[in-house]
Amino acid sequence: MAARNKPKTEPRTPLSRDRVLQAAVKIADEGGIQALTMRRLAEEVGAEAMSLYYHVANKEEVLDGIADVIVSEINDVVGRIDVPAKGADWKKAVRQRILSAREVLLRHPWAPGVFETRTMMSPAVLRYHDDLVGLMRDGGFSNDLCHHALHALGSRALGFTQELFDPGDGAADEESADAFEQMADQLPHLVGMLMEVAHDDPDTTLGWCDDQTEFEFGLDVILDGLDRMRETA
Amino acid sequence: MAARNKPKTEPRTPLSRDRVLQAAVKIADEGGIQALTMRRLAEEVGAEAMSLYYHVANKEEVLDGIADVIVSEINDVVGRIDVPAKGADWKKAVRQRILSAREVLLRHPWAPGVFETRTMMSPAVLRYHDDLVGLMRDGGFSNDLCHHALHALGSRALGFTQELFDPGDGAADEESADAFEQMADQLPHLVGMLMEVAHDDPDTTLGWCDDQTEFEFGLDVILDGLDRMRETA
DNA sequence: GCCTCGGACTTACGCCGTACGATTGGGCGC
DNA sequence: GCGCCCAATCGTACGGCGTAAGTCCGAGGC
Repeated sequence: MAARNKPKTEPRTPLSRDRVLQAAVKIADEGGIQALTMRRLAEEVGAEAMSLYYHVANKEEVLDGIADVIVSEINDVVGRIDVPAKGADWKKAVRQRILSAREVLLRHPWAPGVFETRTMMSPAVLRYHDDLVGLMRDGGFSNDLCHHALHALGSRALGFTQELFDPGDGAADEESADAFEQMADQLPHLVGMLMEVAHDDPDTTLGWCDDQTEFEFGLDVILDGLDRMRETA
Repeated sequence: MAARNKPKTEPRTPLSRDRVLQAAVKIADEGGIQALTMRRLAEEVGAEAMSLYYHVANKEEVLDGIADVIVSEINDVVGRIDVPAKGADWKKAVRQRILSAREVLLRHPWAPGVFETRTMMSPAVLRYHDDLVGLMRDGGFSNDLCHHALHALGSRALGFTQELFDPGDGAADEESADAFEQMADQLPHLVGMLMEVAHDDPDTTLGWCDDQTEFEFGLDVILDGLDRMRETA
């Protein structure tokens, strides 16, 4: 045929999972999450849609991937914050971390929505929360209070509310126990906290917590705070 | 032909916007929001997909509609709560209202996700918040504090976070001013609050508020509350 | 030179929302 | 009774989606 492939031109930087995810973030940043389709993504990296599937299993994995990219970006940013003096000003440290996270999220407005649709917590999310717990423990929080605090901060900590997920999908017990052993050195604060919380309340079998209780805890923190402002106004 | 339409059988309760929306809620309740497609919806009401379009403009309108159905259900439930004694126990009243709303939302776990994708606030949502402001004003809140309070409650008030919307889509000024006049009798507390807040800070031209400030306000309420718990522990 | 096989591409399928036009059936003037 | 109208419904079709399955090409080992 006349228009045969040119023999040795077309350098064509090769695809890779990483290049795919970077392109996906770019598309979502520019056109919103609904602009991110496999065909559009292929176009962005200069390939055909089906070629993507060699590097990612399916679109869900792309979404998992870009969520992880953003949380990693957040971890990078908050990791550059100077380590706080231990002790009383935990609040300043946590505040700064959360506001920095928000700053990143404002650059990727689609991200919270994607977080909400992820079923599994990524290592990056766990790491972010582990750091947060570390700060609070240094500030004198009990493990129990840390736990409540994470729930109370909720959407404010990472720009999304978890709540309302299928409670039946947690990994089986012995399996997740193994995973915990392995994570313990990477996520010491988080694992320590969960172990203690789970120990205190054996009902919540590593899986999760009483959402109603946590919702009310967070609600009361806010209502009490508002009440105090009303009185001193 | 042999199998001609039977002359007078098939009673076939007629379609209506209302029947369509009820069916849509049922589908979402049973199979999640991703189960709600126009074809599935048509099947549920015993018609063809295209017949739906006589009663709703498009799928967006279906989503608007079912969001409104749920918020109306919430308004019904909280409306049945006995009117609170004016004065100091605003907190009990607000708390009960919010927990009741949550109860409804737990029966429709897909609803918060749909709320987040709606661009316009429905009358039902406005009504819900108007009532909330009314309770707080009776409890001694300034309009300004009410306003901060709504932001601080955020997702907890109706199970979703607004935040992060296109700031450029608010109705034009003279138009929304007219709308306000008309709403004033239906939503006295809310309109009063917004008028005062807008008056104090002319920058926010009826459109909206400084999200960063409101985010920090809510964050500090929580952090201060946690700090107090840490001290008294 | 041949073979293997990783990596990219092509085709095709079954969903989705919905534009457009045809069809139906019941109410109403005559 | 008859014809007409118009609201309500349906059939067909289009483009876009995610992706299963098969194909093609070129570099590296033998």
